[in-house]
Amino acid sequence: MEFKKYNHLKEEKKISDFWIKKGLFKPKKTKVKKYFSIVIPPPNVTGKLHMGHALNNSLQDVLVRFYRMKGFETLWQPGTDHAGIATQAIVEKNLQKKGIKKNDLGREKFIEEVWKWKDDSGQIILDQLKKLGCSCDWSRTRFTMDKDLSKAVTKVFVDLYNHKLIYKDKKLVNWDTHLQTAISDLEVIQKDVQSQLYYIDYQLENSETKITIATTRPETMMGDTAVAVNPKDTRYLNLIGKNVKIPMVNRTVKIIADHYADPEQGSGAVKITPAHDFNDYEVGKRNNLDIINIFEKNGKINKNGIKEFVGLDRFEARKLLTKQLKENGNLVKIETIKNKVPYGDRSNSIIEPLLTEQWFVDAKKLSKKPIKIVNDNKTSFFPSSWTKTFFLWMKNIEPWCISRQIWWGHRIPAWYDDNNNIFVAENEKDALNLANKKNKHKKFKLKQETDVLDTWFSSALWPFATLGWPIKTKEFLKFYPTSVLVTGFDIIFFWVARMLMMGNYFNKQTPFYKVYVHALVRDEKGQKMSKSKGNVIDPLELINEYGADSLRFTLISMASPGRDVKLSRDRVKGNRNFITKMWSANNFLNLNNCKLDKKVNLQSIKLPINQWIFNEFIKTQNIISKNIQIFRFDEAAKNAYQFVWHSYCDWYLEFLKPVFNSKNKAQVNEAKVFSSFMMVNILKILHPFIPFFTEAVWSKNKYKAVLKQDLISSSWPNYKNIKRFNKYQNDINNIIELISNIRSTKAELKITPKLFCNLSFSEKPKKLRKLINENLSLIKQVGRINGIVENNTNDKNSIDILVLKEKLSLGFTEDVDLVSQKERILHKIESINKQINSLNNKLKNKAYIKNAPKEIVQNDKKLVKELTVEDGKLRSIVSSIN
RNA sequence: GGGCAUGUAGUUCAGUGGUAGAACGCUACGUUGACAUCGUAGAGGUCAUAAGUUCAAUUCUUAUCGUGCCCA
Repeated sequence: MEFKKYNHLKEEKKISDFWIKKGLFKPKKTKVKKYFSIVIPPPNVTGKLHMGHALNNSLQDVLVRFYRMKGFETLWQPGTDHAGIATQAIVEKNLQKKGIKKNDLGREKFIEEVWKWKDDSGQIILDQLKKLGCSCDWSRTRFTMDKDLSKAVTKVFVDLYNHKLIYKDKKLVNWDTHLQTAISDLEVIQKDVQSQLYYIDYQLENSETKITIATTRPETMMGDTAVAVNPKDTRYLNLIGKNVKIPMVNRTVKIIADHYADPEQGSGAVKITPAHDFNDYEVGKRNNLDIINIFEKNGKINKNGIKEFVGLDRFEARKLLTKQLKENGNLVKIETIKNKVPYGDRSNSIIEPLLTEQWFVDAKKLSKKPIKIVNDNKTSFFPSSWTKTFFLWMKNIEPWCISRQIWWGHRIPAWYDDNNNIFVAENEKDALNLANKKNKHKKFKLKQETDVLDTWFSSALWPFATLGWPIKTKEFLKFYPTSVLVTGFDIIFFWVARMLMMGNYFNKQTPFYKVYVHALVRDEKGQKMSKSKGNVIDPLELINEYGADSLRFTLISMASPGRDVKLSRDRVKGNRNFITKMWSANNFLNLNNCKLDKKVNLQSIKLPINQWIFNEFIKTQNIISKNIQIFRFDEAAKNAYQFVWHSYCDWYLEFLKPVFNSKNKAQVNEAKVFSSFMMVNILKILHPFIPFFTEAVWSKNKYKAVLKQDLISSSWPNYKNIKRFNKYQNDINNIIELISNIRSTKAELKITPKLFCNLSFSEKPKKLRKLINENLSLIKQVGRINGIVENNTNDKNSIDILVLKEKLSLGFTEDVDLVSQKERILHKIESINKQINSLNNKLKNKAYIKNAPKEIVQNDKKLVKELTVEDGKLRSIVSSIN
C-alpha cells in the first residue's frame, strides 16, 4: 500500500471550504452556558495580510478553537474598518488614472465610487485570513460603514454631544497639508532629522541694540507676535518689555518674559508664533498675544504674509526669506542640528500646526472610568507591564480631534442654520425640529457638517456595535463583554484605550476582560520588516510553500511574552518537518491496520507502553490546557511538539513494533486500538495550532464514522483524574534509559548500531534484571539485543556499563576497542567526583545544615551516597579493562 | 532628559533561590519494513559586569555597561 505525501495546498483549500460550508465557525449552543468571544482587531479594508496580522490572528484562532473544544459557546467576530484617509486616497488615485478628479465628481458620486471599490477589493484581507485558517464566524462579518454600525456611531456622537463630551472648538491642530485634513496627535510621528538652526537678529525699536533669536523655521517670522526670553536669563533682563522689529516683516512685537524660553537653547531668545507651534500657542495664551495665521490649508503663504511671498509654498518661502535675510545682514549664522519634526503617518508629509475649527472628544473625562477599570483589574493586560504604558498615556490624555476634512467616513450628524447655530441630532428631521425651536418662526436653511469622523471613532465601538448595540440582541447579551482582546502594542492608545472609553461609557461592563498584547514580527536579524529594506516576508508566500499550519505553528511557538518574534524561513521549514513527521507516523498506524474502536475501555488497557504513553499524554494535555489559558502559547506549542515527536513517535511507535510482530492477539489488538485512540487525542490537542492538518488526518482516518463529529467540533480531551496509568511510568522510563545507554556505548566503541549484542549480569539479580526479563521482547527489538547470556564477563568482546546504578555487561560478536570506552568512563568518574566534592563541602558547612530545609540536606546526603556507589562501580569497570 | 523592556549554548529563545533546558544549526555514524522533510549518538554555557542580601544567587536588590521601544 502506498501513501502519498501530505499536500497542504490541496488539503487546506478543501478543509477550509468544508468548515465554512458546514457553518462550523458559528457559535454553537452548549448545555453549560459558558461563553467565549473575541472581536477581531478590524484590519483596514485596504489592507493585505502581513506577518503582524498572521501572528495576531493565529493567536486568536488558538484561543477560539481551544475554547470551542472546551465546550464554550464561542464567537469570533470578524470584519474590517473603512480606513477613511487610506481608502479615499486609493480611490482618488484610481480615478486620477482615468483622468477623473474627485472634486469634479462631487461628494455623492465619489462615495459611490468608494463603495464600488470596497465591493470589488475590500474582501482581500478577509479571504487571506481564511487561508490562514481563522475560524471567525464569517456570516457575521461587519464593516464600520455598514448601516447598523453607522447608526451606532451617530447615536454615540449625539449622546456624547448632549452630555458635553463632544464639542466644537477652534484650536491649534495637527494639519496635514498634503491630505488637507486635521489628524489626531496619535497619527503624527516625530522623526529625528537633521535641521538648520538659523540665528537671526531682531532690531530693538529706537535703538541700535539687537537681539538674536534662533529658529528652525524662519518663514514663520511672518506670524511672530512676540519674542520671549527666560525671566531668569540675566543677559536679557533689561530688554523685557521693549519692542523689536521683525526683519523683512517690519511688524513691531514685544519682548516678553516666559519660562518657555530656554537659556541653554540657541541664543536663549525665541520668537513666538502662536498660530504655528503648539508651545508658542501656549505662550500666546499665557501672555495674551495676537495669533496670526500665515498659511493656507495647502501650506502656502496666505495674505497675512509678506506680499511677495503670498502663494509660495512654506519650504520655498523659507529659502527665499533666508536669502533675503542674509542679503540684509540679519542672518547671523546657520547651525546644523538634530531635532524632531512631525510627520503624518499616512501622507508622510510634514505636519503643520494650524488654527482651525474642529470637533473634539473630551477624552480626559472619558478616561476616568477606564483608568478605574484597569486599576481594579476588571480589564487586565498581559504581559502586565503594558498596564503602565496604558496609564501613562491615559493619565496625560489630551482632547481627541475627531473631525476629518475628507469625504469617506461617517459624516458628522451636526447641522448649521444661517447663523451657524449648531444642531446635533440622529437625523436631519430631528435637527430641523431643534432648529425650528431655536429659530421660532424665522426662515432659515439647514446645512449638514461636511466633516467626517476619525476612523478610530467608529472602531472604538467595535466590541459592542458589531454585536448589534444599541439593540440588546441575543449576541450582545451572550458575548459582551468579550473574553479577550488580542492586539499589538502599537495600537494600545489608538484602539484599546478608546474602546475602553466608549465601552465603559455606554455599557455597564467593560468591553473585554483581558488584553493580550503581542509583539512585532521582525526578520531573522531582528530588523523591522519594511518594504524599503526589502526584508519583508510575505505570509502568503510562506503559506503556499510550507502550508498555513507550518506558518501558524512557527508564529505561535515563537510568541513569547514581551519579546519580538524573529521569524526566519528555516523556522517555518522546521515546523513543516514536524507536520510531515506526524503524517508519516499516521501512515505507520494505517500500515498496521490500526483502527479506532468506539469503545476504548481505558480500564482494560494492560500493555505497559500503552499506559505509559497515556500517562504522558495526560500530563501533556493538562499542561497545554493550562498554558493556553495563561496565554503561554509558545510553551503550549512546545509541549505538544515535544510530546508528539519525542514521546509518541520516537519511543511509543518504536515500542509498538515488537508488539505488532508478536503472536499475542490480545496484545496486538489492544495496541492497534490504543495507538489510534492516542492519535485521536493528539489530533485534538494539536488542532488549535495546526487546524488544517489535524482535520485532514481526522478525515483521512475516517474518525468521523466512529466518533460522529468533525475534529473542530470535538471536545478537548480531559482525563484529569486518571491516576492508575502512572503505574509503569518508571519502568518504561528506565527501559528508555537502558536502551539509550546501550546505543551510546555502541557509538563510543564505534560498533555499528545495527549489530546485536548479548546482555549478562555480573552482579546478583536486582531491579534491572527483573525489568529486562519482564520486558524482554521490547528491549530485544528496540535495543537490538540477542538475549540474556549467563557468565560472559571477562570476555574480550564484552564491556560493562552502569544502568540504574547496576552493572550490566554487553557482549559483542566482534572484537571491540576498549580504549575509548575507558577514557569515557574516566571522564565520567572525574565529573562524579567533582560533584561529590562539592556536595561534601556543602555538607561540611554548619550554617548550611542549620538553615537549609531538611529535604534539601537529606537529598544531598543521599546523592553523595549514590554517587559514591556509582563511582566505585565505574572504577571497578575501568580496572577490568586492560 | 523621563519611562518601559531586555542581556542564558553558534542562532532564536524557555526556565529556576538548591546539579542549567528546548528548537534550529553544527559534528560523526547510519537507508534497520512509518518517516533522509528521517534516525542514532555527540560537541557546545563563568547564565553581560560588579557589589549586596542569603547557608546557598543564573534566579532577589542596587549600580554599571550593551541593546530595543515609547514619551518629551
